[in-house]
Amino acid sequence: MQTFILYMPNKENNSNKINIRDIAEKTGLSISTVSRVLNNKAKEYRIGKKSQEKIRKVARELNYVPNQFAANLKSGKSNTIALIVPSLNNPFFAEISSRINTEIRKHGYITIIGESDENPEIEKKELRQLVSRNIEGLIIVPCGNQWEHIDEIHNQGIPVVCIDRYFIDLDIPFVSTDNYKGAYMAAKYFIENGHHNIVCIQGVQESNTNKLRIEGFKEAMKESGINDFNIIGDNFTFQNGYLSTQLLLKQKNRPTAIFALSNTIAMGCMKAIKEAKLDIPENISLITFDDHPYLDFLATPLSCVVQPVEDISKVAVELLYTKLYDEEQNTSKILLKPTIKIRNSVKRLMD
Amino acid sequence: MQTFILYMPNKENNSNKINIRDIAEKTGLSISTVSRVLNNKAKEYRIGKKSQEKIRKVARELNYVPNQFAANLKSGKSNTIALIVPSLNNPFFAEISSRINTEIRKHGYITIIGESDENPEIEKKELRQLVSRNIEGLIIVPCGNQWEHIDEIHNQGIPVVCIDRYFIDLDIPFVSTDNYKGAYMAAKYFIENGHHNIVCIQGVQESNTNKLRIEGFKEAMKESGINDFNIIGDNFTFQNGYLSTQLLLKQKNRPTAIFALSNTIAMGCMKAIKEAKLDIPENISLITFDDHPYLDFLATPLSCVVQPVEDISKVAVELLYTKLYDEEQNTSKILLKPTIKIRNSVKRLMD
DNA sequence: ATAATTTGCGCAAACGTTTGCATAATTCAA
DNA sequence: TTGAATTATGCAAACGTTTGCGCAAATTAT
Repeated sequence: MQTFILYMPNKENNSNKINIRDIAEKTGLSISTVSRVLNNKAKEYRIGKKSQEKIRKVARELNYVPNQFAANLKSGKSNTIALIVPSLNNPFFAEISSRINTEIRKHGYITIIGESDENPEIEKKELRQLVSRNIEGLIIVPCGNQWEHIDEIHNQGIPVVCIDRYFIDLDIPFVSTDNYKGAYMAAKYFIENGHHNIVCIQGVQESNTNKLRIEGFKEAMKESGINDFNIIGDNFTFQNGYLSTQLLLKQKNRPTAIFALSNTIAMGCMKAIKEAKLDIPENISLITFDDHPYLDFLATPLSCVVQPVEDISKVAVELLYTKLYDEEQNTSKILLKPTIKIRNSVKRLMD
Repeated sequence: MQTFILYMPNKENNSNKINIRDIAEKTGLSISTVSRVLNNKAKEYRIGKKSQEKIRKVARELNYVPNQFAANLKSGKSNTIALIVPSLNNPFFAEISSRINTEIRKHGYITIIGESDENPEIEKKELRQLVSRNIEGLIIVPCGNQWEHIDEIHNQGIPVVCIDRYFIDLDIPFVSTDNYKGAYMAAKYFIENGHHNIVCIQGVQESNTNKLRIEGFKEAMKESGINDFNIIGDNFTFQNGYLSTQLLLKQKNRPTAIFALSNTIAMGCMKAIKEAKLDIPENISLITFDDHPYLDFLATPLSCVVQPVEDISKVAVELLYTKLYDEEQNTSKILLKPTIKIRNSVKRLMD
């Protein structure tokens, strides 16, 4: 029985992806040489000028795109950084993500952004996913108080940087705003303007940023001899701001000022205040945490504590890179100074 | 000369990453078997129950995480979808990104988000980067009018879906809002409320969404016999809104209504109007394109054209997956209906 | 002319998977 | 009892790179 061997017509068109071998064949050089040239290791390995040019030319002509998966498998380098934030739908985290994303690309790396949706279980799942992609670094806004899975990454020798929220006891570097100071400044500002009856509407109590803000708030109160302040609420949501404020407004002894620990909370406050036919700052004063362009255009432009978002992002990436390159056991814990932006939502009381 | 062979002490601790071979050794089974079990191909390959259990148990104990790079290299599947948007710092795109990101993860894929910053060159660079990561699909909000690099991806057989902006002549599927209709509705609403002197402040003129909005606006005007309308501006920025409005307010024949083609433009308008000590809607009416929670809390709650962001995201992912799985040459071009949300920024004129 | 050095490059073994094709063991049929 | 069918598993070749080592040719030194 005779056997016919079938030749695949134009085999190289079989898969249109050009690889290093195709270039080697076209140039008559070896794949080693091609690899070295294309990785800019030509001088290191003393590849001749003409060979270099030939290789680069052919690579360009064939529109060669290296296969990162193969490269990573061999080299162990994934050129990938993971970023996990609670949600991109929150402008604060969206801005951070955007800045970190572009910053990281400058270094030739790529970012994979995961969202935890404030759910520790999702956070863990994301992290597993990302680890399987051999991430070389992790920047994370942890949600919740669970740190084991994050510490594990850290212990595997993968550089980790926490931003915004952090674990003070762990030796994982972080960069955040001095939340204590920010809240302190806001409270002081109220007091300087003659307010004594001040209420703070907080977010998630377990969150360490929330805790610190509360502490800063309390400290300012105590320093000024005000012992009769109030802290209510339990969530960084619109609902919480809305309901908490409704309750406040019904009180016999209505506060003269509200300190909302987030924009979402502040929006809830505004709605309740508006519905009660009251005015900011005439009837009640308001300061919020975090700035946003729209605050300028509100019925009453809102004064706020502003976090140095740009610096946080920059420093986070820098921190990551010193760990990545220098291998130094850098466990910097950095708190950046907030500022307070005065608009028009606090009334000056003179009694 | 005698040679001493040095044995590396506890070799398995050399790199703490557990791989499939470690599991094979511990279980006494082959790496093939381990691979198949861990990929849920056990029945297909008829792996015995006890072997399956043993493998899964050991994998769990050792905290095995598969190396996606190796898996992809072999299988050609990267489980990665690329998403390119102009900027995460724009709430509209941030929301889309967030939704697409979570939607895609439900399918076991991962998203890499790139930002073009409205710069076609950056867009191209991003795309190259992403292609080298063997992306299996691309969802993109193209910036600019260059489509060659996108079409090339498409021609390589990689499913591509455009969202928001698109190329009508290409056979690349897209999903967007019916921008024409949205603008038409807004204009009609002005007219129904007695406005005749209406100005539209547009964004980037080359952008096809901008073009369509302009057409819808014009159509409504013409239908109502208004031939004396005005279209100014050239950018989706605060500055553009601000400066354009300043000019408008200086005119002898001040318009009674402004249609801003984006939130950023609208914010600029508001600033100029406020500075001129004028009131919305008393002195001038305003409608903006795109909704946002904060619009409720502005000095005057802004009426707007709202795009079905959630549906856009969902449909985009669905489109991508039908192409990914069914291979059908699906080139759906989908326009979703916008709605108009009436707040309080348009005055009823009765003359 | 020979040895030493430098220059230019290729061989082949990884990296951790997946998978087509065996093969071995068991069960079943006749 | 023997062959066929079924069940359970392993071998080894890929996938596209990177890189240590080595070798030949060209150059320089002696």
